[in-house]
Amino acid sequence: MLDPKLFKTSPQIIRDMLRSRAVDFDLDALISSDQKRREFILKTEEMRKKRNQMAQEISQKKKAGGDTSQILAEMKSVSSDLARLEAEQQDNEGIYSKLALTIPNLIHDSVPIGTDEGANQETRRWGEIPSFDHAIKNHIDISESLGLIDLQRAAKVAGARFYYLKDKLVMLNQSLIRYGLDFLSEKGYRPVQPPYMINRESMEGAVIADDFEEVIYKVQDEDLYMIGTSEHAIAAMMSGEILDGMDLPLRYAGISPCFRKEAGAHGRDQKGIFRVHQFEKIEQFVFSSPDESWKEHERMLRVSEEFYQNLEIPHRVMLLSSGDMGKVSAKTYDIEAWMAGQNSYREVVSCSNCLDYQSRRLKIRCREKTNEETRYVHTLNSTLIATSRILASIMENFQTKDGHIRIPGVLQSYMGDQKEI
RNA sequence: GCGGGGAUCGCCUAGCCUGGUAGGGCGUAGGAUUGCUAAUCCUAUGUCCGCAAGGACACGGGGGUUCAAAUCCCCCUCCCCGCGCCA
Repeated sequence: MLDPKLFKTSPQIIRDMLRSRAVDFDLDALISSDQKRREFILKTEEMRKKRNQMAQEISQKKKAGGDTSQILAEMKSVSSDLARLEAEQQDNEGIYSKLALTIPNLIHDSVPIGTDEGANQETRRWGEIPSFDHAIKNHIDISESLGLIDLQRAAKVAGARFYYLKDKLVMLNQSLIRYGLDFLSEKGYRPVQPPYMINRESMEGAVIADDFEEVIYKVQDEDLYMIGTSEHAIAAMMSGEILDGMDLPLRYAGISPCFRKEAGAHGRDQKGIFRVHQFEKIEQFVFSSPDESWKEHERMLRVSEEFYQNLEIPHRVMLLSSGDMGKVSAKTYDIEAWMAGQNSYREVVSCSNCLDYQSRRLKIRCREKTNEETRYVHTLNSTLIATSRILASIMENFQTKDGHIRIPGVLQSYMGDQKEI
């Protein structure tokens, strides 16, 4: 949610943002419903004032033992007029809030303007692309020949884009998770394992309603939704609260499975475990003071970069263009890891500053002293590990001539000093 | 799942029976007083609209009764105690 003041004071900024994102949005309807909303507030408040005054009069007359029949009749009509006006107000409020909750976030000045990923900018690269003196296999061939993933039976049991992980790959997955949590703990993040299902109100704090259909699984007959990432549950964790500014930044290392419909992804990454309905993710999530969030954003990116360096996975950092960013983000970096089997860099990390967009929806504020004005906190999130993608990347980049997988050095101690699968 | 008790401003709490402007304490800020500090006293301290004056809203959420609801009625959520069931 944007600051409603902007609808009145700076519609041009919003118009520019919509054009930059190439998003179709009826801004005029939003502005006019916002205008009406303000008018309704003025009118109904005036009537309530009158009603309150009369109520007091009635109270006093009754105490004095006077006749109240006339003023009671008057009060009755004021109350019913007010009820009618309030109903109209509610209709407008419905229109307004639907629009206000779907308008995307503002865009930071440093974001390249463009309609799609073609306008993304490469920020930097790390690592040598591995060269092989044998035919390069993709992660599907490697894992199937080693019996580490069973896609066919997963399709039978759950459908496309599911998988059974098996044997040492299960252990490698757990090792990655454990290493990731240790890594973030050392950097001062508090590990959090959130609820994997959350209610609609909480989900709407982190996700725009339009995106529900494409991404989020709903639990039948319950007000519960499967989280698409721990970001959703961690953002909502502080909803309605006023945080002590002295405690900020609050840095969390979220760990949870992630459930995604991938409804718009027909045909893309159809095979393997690169794009799946379920995976585990370790997420950096930060509640920041509004003054520090840009610093915090760069910091989070560096943390994720360091992690991929430690794993010895070649990667590049991409600054996403206005058209390629998510709607809640004001600026997003992706880290793309090298995938030898695909001979390309592929997204494994998304690191975003959402400013006060989520915190306005969730009413998460902060202040340093109790008599200070409250301000909305800024929320930021960045992937550390999305397990299925990082597993695919390790399998492809660390494949050996005889079809095995070398284990990255930092994970070996977690694998009982095993060096190869 | 059953029975009982709860949810009020950042924190704690009064008011609910008997409907009529939500009061107090802590914390915090400013001021007064005072060698300094502490203590004491005064003022401010939820959200929204407004340049302001001012006003409205706010008692877990949603309905209802009423001229008027923190207060009465109904539904829901969560927390606590006891019982039941259970990995």
